[in-house]
Amino acid sequence: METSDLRKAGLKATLPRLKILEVLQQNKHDHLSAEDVYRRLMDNDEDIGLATIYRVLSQFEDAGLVIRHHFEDGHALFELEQGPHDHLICVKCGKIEEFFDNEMQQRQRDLAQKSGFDLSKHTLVLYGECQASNCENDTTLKKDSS
Amino acid sequence: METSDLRKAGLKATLPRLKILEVLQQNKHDHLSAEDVYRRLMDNDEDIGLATIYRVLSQFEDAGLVIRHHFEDGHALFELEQGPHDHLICVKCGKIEEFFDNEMQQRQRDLAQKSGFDLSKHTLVLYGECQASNCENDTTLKKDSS
DNA sequence: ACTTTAGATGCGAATGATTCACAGTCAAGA
DNA sequence: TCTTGACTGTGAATCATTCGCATCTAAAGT
Ligand SMILES: [Mn+2]
Ligand SMILES: [Mn+2]
Ligand SMILES: [Zn+2]
Ligand SMILES: [Zn+2]
Repeated sequence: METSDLRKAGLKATLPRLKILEVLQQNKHDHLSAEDVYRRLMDNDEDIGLATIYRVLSQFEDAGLVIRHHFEDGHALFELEQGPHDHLICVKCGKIEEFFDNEMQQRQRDLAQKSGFDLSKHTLVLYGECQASNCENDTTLKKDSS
Repeated sequence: METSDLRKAGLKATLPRLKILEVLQQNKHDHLSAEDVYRRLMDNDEDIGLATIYRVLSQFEDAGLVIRHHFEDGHALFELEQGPHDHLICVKCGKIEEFFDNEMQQRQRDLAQKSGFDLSKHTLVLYGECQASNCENDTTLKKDSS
């Protein structure tokens, strides 16, 4: 039970919060929308209001437990905080891959400093076509219809 | 007159499109929302519908004349295409600064390749506090109210 | 210049993600 | 167990962005 994680973050350990946290942990390297979280809970017969999901995700973000992203379409995607890393997104199938490059991080720090910025966070996303055999089979979103 | 720029992009050279393009050119290194563009046109007594602004900006984006960004708040900001560059954003005053670092770009290409991605574009944003004297005086958006 | 017509525009309505308001609940400390 | 401030579910409200459609207009003939 990670009731402690919540208390540590200054949040009451309520059932909705625990369930939401659980979903995020079960999808460690995914990037879920509030709706995604909502659906997974529904599928599990956990009746939690969508507004609560949004509220709790924001609280988790403030507490540093969760990271909020705004990739291409501007909609929010969330993931459990797991230390610094960046993303590669396939523009055809939507797959999101994670990576970490120390040299890159270092250079970012240098550049920020050179510009007189006290760096607090950063966002690097590389877009391109992946070479997965199941690419184009749509992993997440899709633009075209036909 | 940049009527030719539009024709070249396969777009009819209409008055609204020319006016919108003009606004973007007059704000070369800014990052404007559709509303921003709209207001500047209104201030200039150019009556162009907001829906048209959105449509035209999307067309410009498709034509490669304009870049669409989704920084922190998920809302769209546009800027004239001016070649690859990245952004530094002050989390206190909202100022957006641009920079270009060749070594960084190179490393991004390498990383994408290493992951088997055919890189098509990328997004790097560094967030931090700037050291401008007029910082905190709010350049654009603001979170707190008080 | 005049006509034609595929595209463009402007307006208001519709959408969809996210947030609000508020009445009812519940966690946690006394 | 009692108390109470924090939390939740519901539905309404927001707000950026997109649609639908009747009305224009650029640009390619004639
Ligand atoms: Mn991630
Ligand atoms: Mn820029
Ligand atoms: Zn792919
Ligand atoms: Zn600043």
